[in-house]
Formats: sequence, structure tokens, C-alpha cells
Amino acid sequence: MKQFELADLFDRIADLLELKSGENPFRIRAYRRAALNLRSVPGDLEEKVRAGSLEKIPGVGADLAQKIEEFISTGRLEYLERLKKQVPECLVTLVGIPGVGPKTARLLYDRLKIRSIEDLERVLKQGKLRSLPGLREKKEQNILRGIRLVQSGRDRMLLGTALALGRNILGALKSLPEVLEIELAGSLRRRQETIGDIDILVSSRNARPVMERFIKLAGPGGIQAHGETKSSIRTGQGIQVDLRVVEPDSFGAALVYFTGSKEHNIRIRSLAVRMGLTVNEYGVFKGKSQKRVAGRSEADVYRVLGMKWVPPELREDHGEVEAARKGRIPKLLEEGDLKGSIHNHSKWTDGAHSIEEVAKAIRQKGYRYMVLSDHSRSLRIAGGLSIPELEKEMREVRRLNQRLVPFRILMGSEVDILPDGRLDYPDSVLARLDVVIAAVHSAFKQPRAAMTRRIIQAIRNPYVSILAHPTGRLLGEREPVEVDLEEVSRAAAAASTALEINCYPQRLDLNDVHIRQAREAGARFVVSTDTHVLANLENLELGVATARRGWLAPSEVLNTLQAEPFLAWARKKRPARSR
DNA sequence: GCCGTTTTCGGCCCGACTGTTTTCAGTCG
Repeated sequence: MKQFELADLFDRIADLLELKSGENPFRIRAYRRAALNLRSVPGDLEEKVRAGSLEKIPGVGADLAQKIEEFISTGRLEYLERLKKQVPECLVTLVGIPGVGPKTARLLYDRLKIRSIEDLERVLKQGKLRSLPGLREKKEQNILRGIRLVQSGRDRMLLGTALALGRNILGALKSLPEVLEIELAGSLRRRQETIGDIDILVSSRNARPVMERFIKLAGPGGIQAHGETKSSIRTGQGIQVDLRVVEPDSFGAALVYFTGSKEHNIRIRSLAVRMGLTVNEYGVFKGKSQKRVAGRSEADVYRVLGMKWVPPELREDHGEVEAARKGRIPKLLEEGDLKGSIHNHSKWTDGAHSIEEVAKAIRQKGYRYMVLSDHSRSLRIAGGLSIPELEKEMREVRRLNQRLVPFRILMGSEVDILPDGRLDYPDSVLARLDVVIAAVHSAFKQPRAAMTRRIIQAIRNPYVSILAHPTGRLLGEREPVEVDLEEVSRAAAAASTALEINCYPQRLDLNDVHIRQAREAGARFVVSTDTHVLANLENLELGVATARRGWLAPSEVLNTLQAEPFLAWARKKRPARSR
């Protein structure tokens, strides 16, 4: 976890450098880029220090490598301490207010001696801000709005929430005859696990009516910006939505630009410069004449840059540009690849529907088989099944299977991993199940070493096929457990135990970074909805998107297999007599 | 501060909107 601490420190350095006047903006960017990559590059930092491979991390050169080593060995960064003495901490707070940048913050600090948001509010009320050059009434109101926003402490939305909201707005605009094409863009299109604001792109030959309709969606006082081609609103719930309208000939270029990420864009634009091209949201332009050579579609834009089209989920500057230039973008997992629904609960424990209802809904979705995985006996809160109850459930599944042929219900269980690493049913019971899914549901606070041992012991159990929601995190609610995921991934690969990508919007566990790490260790995966009510089946797209962000191909995801090969895989490490 | 199938030095992505200004700086994405 050291890399996350360090990434925060690098971001902090960048914050402070931004406030130092005359600082080289590219140095600031270098720190930001390194911070970003530290958060997303798999692998243990101490290990990399020992191996001398720090400079293999993109954006880390000799200087930053030395700083990383300093932090690992001393726990601090001398450079940051020096910077803190030069730049007042409270300036960082001030630029955190939307509408206040480095210049304004400096002005407030120097001329009005403002040291906190409270100071700023007071001065605003006294109307003293207008004494400053370039600050008048509008700017005052703008800053006041920014303060409200910071104080409301609005968090990022879950991907699932943002998708629903975004599609809603799409629906409201789509019906306009002036709208020729419309797409979600930004982090939402890249399917990041949490979303700050919603970006929408439209192509049209007449932007005005589109803009007019759009700004009507704003809540009271919610129009942030309203221009010819670009507007920005805040909905009644306080969600910021940006709309950009372009000509159809620019739609592809605009979609690339508006989808980002920022780092991906910078990457392809510098690539373009080296080829004598300019890329902006209107197209790709060649040489002095500025002749447009692409722009209509995304594929065109990438093609003239010598690249294959890059799926939005990969556009994070994690090597996708290089891969696309070499034509080595993998064929990523798609929803339609999945043949089995792997992790499902019924009324027998904490699900809302009978096994039959669940099975029929899953069959209706086009799956060939499902794994029924109600909870094991220790999970009292979910009504975990005693051994006799489990046996009764097995009989029920046998009966149902006769009726549902050729659809198959595989009999499974989501078995608790007890705090000492044993499983909640004895092996003699596990041996009678088709598929065993192991999961931590208790003692979340164990220290890292104990938790790692505990999980690995379960992974190595010959009857365990899948480790469910490996980190146990709930976005915005519960931190991930402390565990050495690299070791867990290696153990899972060695033991042929699959790691789950859980589709619950709050879970998305494993996440994209962990998936890339686990995949490097050779692990295999399942994508599963963990369905408790039928509506949960719709979450599949979230898990598939997360898998795609982790660069997963169908061959790495076991529930792309048909029932028989899946079952063979799930049972292959069992002792021969119990397969 | 990083980085190189043009470069180990000299580059480093590009544009919209706002507000206050009268040609542009600041902020944002």
C-alpha cells in the first residue's frame, strides 16, 4: 500500500508547485503523472526498489526513483518538507474551491490575508472582494457557489448510479430532431468505478435548440455555463452534467477528446505532433494547410495516427497507445461471451426469490447454466444453511434440474472463510457440491499477515473453485481488508482457484487495478452478479466493464465456458475419487 | 521532471467559457 501513500505525496508536491509562481508547468505534470501511475501500476514498491526497477514505472525517471527510495527508507520526502515551508498550506485549501485557481488564491492570500474558507466567506459577505483587481460581482457569486459546493462535500457517484442518470438525460435529448448522434463520454464512457460528473456529446447542425433543452434540465440556479457549443449544468440532486455539441464531421474527434482520459489525450496528441499532425476536438489536421484528415469517426482518428481503435475502458495511458500502434489491443470480454451466471442467492438464505424464479430469470437472459450459491451456516445474519438444510436444497435443485433441461443449475454454496482460515463446512460436505465459492464475511479487521494466510489457506482447499469479492470493500462504506493481493493472486494461479469480479455497484471487487495485477500473476477470473434480487442481474455490465478495464480477454474468464468444461475446471484440483 | 524508430536537449495537447476587459487572463476539462 506504500505506493498509494507516495502517490498522495507526489500529488501534494504538484499542488504546492502549482501555487509557486513561475514554476515549470511540465514539472508539475510530471509529478501528477507519476502519482497517477503509482496508483495503478501493479506490484510491490519495496520489491521494485530492491530489484532496481523503479524507473520502469511510466513517468518515473532517475529523480523520482530516488525520491521513492527516500520515502521507502525514511518515510518522508525532504523536498516536500522544503516546499511546505515555502508555500502556505492554506493556499491548497483555497484552490480546492471551484472557480478559485492559483492566481486568485495568491491574490486572496496576499492582499486580504485570507487563510481559510471561513475567512473567505467573511470577506465575501463584507463585499471586500471587489477591492481586488479583476474581481467583480459575478466572480464573487461564482466563488460563493464554489464554497457551497465544497461544504456540501458531494462525493463521487457509483458507476451504476451515474449510468442510470446519464442514460436518463440521453433519453431527454435523443428525441430532438436536431440531435443526429449522442453518446455518453468522459469517465462514464470509460466505466470508471466512481464518477464525478456526467459528460454528454451530441452531433448536430443546429446546436441552439439542443442547448436550450439541455439547460432546462438544470436545478434551480444550476446553470454553470451556457455557450454556443458547450454548456454545463447542475441537476436538482447537485450532479454536474456537461454537454458539448459539434458538427457531424467532428463527432469522432470530439468523442475521443471528450472521453479522455486526459492522460490518454495528451499521449495521442503528442504522438500526432511528432507525425506533423494536430489533434483537437474538431478533427485531425495536417501541416501548415491545416487540412482535415480525420474526424468523422473515432476509428478514423486513431487510424490516421497509425493506431487501432482503442476501447474506451482502456484509455488511461496504461500502455494502450503502444498496444494500439502495434495492433495488439486484445479482444476484450463482452457480456455476450458469458455462458454461466456464477454467484446467485435464493430465498433459502438472503435472496428474494425462489430457486426456480432465479433460474428462469437467468435462463431468460440467455445463460446456459447457473451456480446456486446460498450462504453457509455461520453467516447467521443472512440465514446461512445448516448441513441438513443444504442437503434439502440439493434435493430441490435435483428436482428442478429435471424440469429445466437443458438449462442447468449447478449446486454450490458461498462458504464463509472462518477467521482461522478453515471453511464453514467440512470437506466431506464440500465434496458433494458442484462448485464451492469461498468468501470472507467476518473478522474484516484482521492484520494483513493473518488475513493473507487466512485467504490463501481457503484458496488452497481442494474443493474451493472461486474466491468471491476478494477485498471485501464497499465503495463509500467499507475499506478493503488488509491483504497482500499479489501473494493471493499467485496462490490463486497456482491452486487454480478463480478470483471473482463481483458486479455489485458498491463492490466491483476485484477492481481494475487488482485485475491487471492478478492477471500478471497468471490468475483466472469469473464475472458474477452476486444476485439477491432479479434486478441485480442487470449489474453484469458493470462487472464486464471492470474486467475490460483490467484488459481481460474472454479466455481468462471461466464463465465464458459452457457448463461441462466449466464444471471440469471447477473440480480439477479435487482428489480424483471425488471429481 | 520525463523522454526519444526524427531528439540525451528541447520539447512537452488544445480549446471553450467567463468576466472584466477593449485584447486577454484565469479557470476548467
